[in-house]
Amino acid sequence: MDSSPQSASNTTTTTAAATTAIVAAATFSDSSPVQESPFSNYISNLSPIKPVKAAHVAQGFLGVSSPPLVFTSPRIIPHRETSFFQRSQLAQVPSAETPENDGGRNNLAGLSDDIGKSVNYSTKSITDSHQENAGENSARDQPGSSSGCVDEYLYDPVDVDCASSVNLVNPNAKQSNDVLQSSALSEHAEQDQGHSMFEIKPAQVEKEQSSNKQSPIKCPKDESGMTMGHFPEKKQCDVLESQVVRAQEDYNENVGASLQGALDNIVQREPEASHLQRGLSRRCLQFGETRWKTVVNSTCSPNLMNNVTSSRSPASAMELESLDGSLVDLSDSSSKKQTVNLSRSATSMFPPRGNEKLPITVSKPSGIGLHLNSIVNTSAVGHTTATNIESSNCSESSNLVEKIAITPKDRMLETKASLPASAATADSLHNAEPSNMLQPVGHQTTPLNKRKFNPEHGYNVEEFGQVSPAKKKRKKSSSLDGDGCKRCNCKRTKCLKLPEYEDTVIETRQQIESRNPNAFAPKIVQHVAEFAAEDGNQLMPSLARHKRGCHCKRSMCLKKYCECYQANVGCSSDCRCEGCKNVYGRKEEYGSTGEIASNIVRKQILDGRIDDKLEMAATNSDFLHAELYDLRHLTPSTPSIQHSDHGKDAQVQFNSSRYVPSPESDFSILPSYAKSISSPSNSHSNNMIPEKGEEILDIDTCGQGMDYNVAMMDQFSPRHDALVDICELTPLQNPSMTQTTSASSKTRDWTGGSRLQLCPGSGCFSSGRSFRWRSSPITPLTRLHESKNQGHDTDSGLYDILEDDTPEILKEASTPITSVKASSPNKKRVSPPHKHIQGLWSSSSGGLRSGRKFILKAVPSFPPLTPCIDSKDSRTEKKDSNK
DNA sequence: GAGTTTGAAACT
DNA sequence: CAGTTTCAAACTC
Repeated sequence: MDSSPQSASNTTTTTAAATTAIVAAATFSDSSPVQESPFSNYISNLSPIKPVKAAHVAQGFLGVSSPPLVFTSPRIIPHRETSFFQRSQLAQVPSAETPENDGGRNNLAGLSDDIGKSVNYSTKSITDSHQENAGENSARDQPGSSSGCVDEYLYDPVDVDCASSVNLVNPNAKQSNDVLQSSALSEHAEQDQGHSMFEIKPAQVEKEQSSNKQSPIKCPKDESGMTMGHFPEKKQCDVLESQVVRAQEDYNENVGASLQGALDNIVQREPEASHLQRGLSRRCLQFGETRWKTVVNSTCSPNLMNNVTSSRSPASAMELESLDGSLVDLSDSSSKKQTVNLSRSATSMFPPRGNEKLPITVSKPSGIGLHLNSIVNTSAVGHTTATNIESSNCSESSNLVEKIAITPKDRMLETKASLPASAATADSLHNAEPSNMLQPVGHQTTPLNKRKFNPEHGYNVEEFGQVSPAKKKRKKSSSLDGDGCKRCNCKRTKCLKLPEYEDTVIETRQQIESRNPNAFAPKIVQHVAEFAAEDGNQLMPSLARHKRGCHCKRSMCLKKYCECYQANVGCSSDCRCEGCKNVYGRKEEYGSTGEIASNIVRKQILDGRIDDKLEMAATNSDFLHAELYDLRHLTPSTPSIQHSDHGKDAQVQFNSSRYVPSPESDFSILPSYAKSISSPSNSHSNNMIPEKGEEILDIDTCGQGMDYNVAMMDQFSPRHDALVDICELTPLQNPSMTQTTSASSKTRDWTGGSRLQLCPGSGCFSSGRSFRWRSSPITPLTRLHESKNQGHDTDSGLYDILEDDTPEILKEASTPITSVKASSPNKKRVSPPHKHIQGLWSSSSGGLRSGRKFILKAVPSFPPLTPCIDSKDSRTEKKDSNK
């Protein structure tokens, strides 16, 4: 055909490489896959240059009836690898599909790349090949039909890889081709096994390939899974897959010049991803798919899904695990986020295409180990896709998810400790900004929460995020199997956690529950009611307590032997412990403090001075600051209430106020304002907390915290105003909240009154409050719920919302808002701290911010679930209920 | 990793 | 309800 000059972009190197590749390709039998891509065809049509070789190679393309391939791997150029990588990364056409996936972006990039480069390549290489191999290949090189092009395109990667590595090595083009095909198949298979996000798809792809394809594509990897030495790991396969996707898309004639431009832009934007990035991208893709599954279903073509799946190289166990964690990672990493966005945009750009041939059935990653978690999840009703996926993963991911839902901090810690393999994930978590984390987490949270009640998880305190990170670490190290599922070593007790009993776990649990619905209820219960004000408007700090209390004799409730301590909750009257020194709250303190608090609240109510007090509290700039701070640090993924690092005395003491702080709350409150500010999400902050505890904390809160607050205030100019503003912004404006605030501040007295007093008017109070509000969705919610039930409708409403399927994000956001409101004394309107908040959130928790906004609009007030009850009465009831 | 400590759970 | 035993986790070395 026309060997007209190639586009300027084509470089001589490309030509040379193409030539070489072509030579090899020339030797290919008819079955050899054509290297040309649909784009090339498209381009060829547009451009004066036309494919020289007829489509002699007919390789089946996924979902696309592929006409015989016209071009023998003209583009197979070792040099091309660069482009390849790009493709490989970008390779998967976002075809309409999962925008979330990097693949989408990659695909876009790939498309653009294809358009830009591949065209050149193909045309040029074709030309070259034509020139060189005019005789032999000319017939083949005929401009192939789009399908043919597609096929080629699909195979391009393979071709490239194979050509570059195999073909070059192997003079026998046919063999190389076969190898490529086989490798591709094998890879798909591997992918299927390994990943399983889209198990079906890969298989389908294979099917299609096999059916359509004249020559099966095989990656360098052979059936045995051996990879060609030359090929970068799995990239070849990935490239193939991606190319296939691209080819499909290309085949879809939808891609127009405008698209190309857009694609080009995307491509440009797309930075060259390293392997790691790629892996992340893939993970993200899968993850994204899970999250956006719905979207994908509606809009995305199955191909994309397949692509995503297929694109994923066979994952090693490590990868799988990381993949499991990918959810988190995905959400976390900003880069990932960008990718997602890109993919989304890409998706939007690419309407669903006709490739739907490939039915996409998103199934749980089958490859991922099925464990109790997964089982439970399975049994669980109404899990979101993401949840299912996660649960199915049952590995760290599952655990992570749960823990994440529980406490961001825990999550972080846990991630670090337990997921060395997925260091990236962990890192992302840590580094990830709350916002990022929020979304994914949030999505997952709800389901996770449900999971919490799973027999296995629900039963354990850990599930509530109450387990200290250290414990988690320990457990992971000792109790978690490779999959990350909790596994105890109870070999003599027939522990249901043992995987061996998976089959029986459900049944057993059901049976048990049938007898005792509360059998698997969490051990830690919120005793908020105890302190709840009669009017119910005031939310006393909910106190998490162990249902049955501990019986510690020697540990003085200072070690994990103590369940209360382990759960980061104070001991209550229910405890029979001796010499209780529980930093979270001593047994002795429990009753007295509760009564005191309740009395105070009552008095306030009676006096009707709640508001005044609130104002006073608000007046305290520190207090306000603290509030603000808290808001900022509101963990997107609601932290587990009680989560604290055991062994961190500081936390403990801090908690001594009995407010179980969420990990993040720790941040906000902890001394570490400064610290936390810089890295609010820094998991280390908790760890860093000085063990000395209260004193330090108090000091910090009063001192550093003050300073910090001041600084903050600067940004938020009138401090109060800022708070007020926030409050107003908050959809849940509960007068009660304000009351609550005051109440809480006073309530603190009972808990850690001394400390609070240390910093009178300082953020100490706020901190306490923040704890409560920030408390993990689970516990905190519970608290809120309880207290609110007695109290305000709005509160209860909020609680309900939170408790409901409301995404974590919302919950979280709501929580902070609430707290804010509570803090605002007069509801003065002040210049919004947007700037500051945004800055913080944008950097660390954009999602949260968004979530908050969302909440504002969406959260309605709800009627109290339970009538207001006298604090004492409620208390009694609670105890009973707990017991 | 082995041994000790501890407290929950089960049982009496 | 109290006491005892069993068990596994937590802890120490």
